[in-house]
Amino acid sequence: MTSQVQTDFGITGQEWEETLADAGYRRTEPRRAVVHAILGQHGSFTAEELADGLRADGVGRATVFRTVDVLADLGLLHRIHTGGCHGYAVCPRGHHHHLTCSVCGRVESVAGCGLDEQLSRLANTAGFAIEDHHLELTGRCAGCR
Amino acid sequence: MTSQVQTDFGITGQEWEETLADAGYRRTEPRRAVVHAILGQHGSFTAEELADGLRADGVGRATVFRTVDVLADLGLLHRIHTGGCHGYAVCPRGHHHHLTCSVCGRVESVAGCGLDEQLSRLANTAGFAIEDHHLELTGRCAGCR
DNA sequence: GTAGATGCAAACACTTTGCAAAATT
DNA sequence: AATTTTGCAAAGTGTTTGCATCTAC
Repeated sequence: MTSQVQTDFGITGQEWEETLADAGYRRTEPRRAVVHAILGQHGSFTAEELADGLRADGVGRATVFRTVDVLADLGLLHRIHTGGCHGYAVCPRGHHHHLTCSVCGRVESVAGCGLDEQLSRLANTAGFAIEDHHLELTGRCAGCR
Repeated sequence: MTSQVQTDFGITGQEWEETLADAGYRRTEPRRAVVHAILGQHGSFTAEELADGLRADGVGRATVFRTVDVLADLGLLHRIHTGGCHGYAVCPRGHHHHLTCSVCGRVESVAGCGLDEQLSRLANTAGFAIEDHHLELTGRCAGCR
């Protein structure tokens, strides 16, 4: 019997392996270990944390970083905002969001998003009470279109 | 004549200085230099970049990091997601967003946000053509309420 | 057998901290 | 004069890279 670790979303390790294989990556023991460790996580996590946990299993630090990177590229993981980020953008006062131009890198902002109500509805389906939201838009600015 | 650097949002360096002063911070030359450098930026930027640019002016690296941090705390700057972040979260397939519980740290996700249309409208006011959006919600999950 | 993947260690990049000197109030 | 702030240098984190070895295909 193969252990069937899966996430809260019901995705299994096997599906991950297949996705990796389909993308031309090999099925290796270390990668399997990384995937396994990730599926055992609940909240968000960092590559470092995973690496620390996998050191005992003989999986190298670099391998964890490389694997996590591949998984994120394949869309199996999202890189999320955890407060320790490096980028900053100038802010107008009040609630607003940033629009980053994918061509020139310019950042603009829009106020009055009017999404609160909609977001609350969205979150309700998961039983969540929203305290804050963070939205970042990417696209092409007026000048770069 | 005092130079009147300002952002695309029309915020002037003087306003920033006042905000700092109001919060009990002193008006110092290095801080002024940092603010000035920031207002000259267009896209997003990192503390490192600023520090590099200000080294020639004799502003220390640590000062830049400390100042940027203060500015972000005061809401004058946002810390934004620029791809070099440390956190990851498992992803279901398809378009979705993450809900991070501020109490237990658990990350859930909701699919079918249905925001595209609304976001396009929002971005239109700025002449932006949206390519992608990234939304992160913070709140209390069902179990932690 | 070949090309990709691994682990290690060293290099690298980014950020924070301790502290004496300097500047602001 | 009191206290904050600064710059420097050193320490601390987190991440990537080079390379010989190993492994999946």
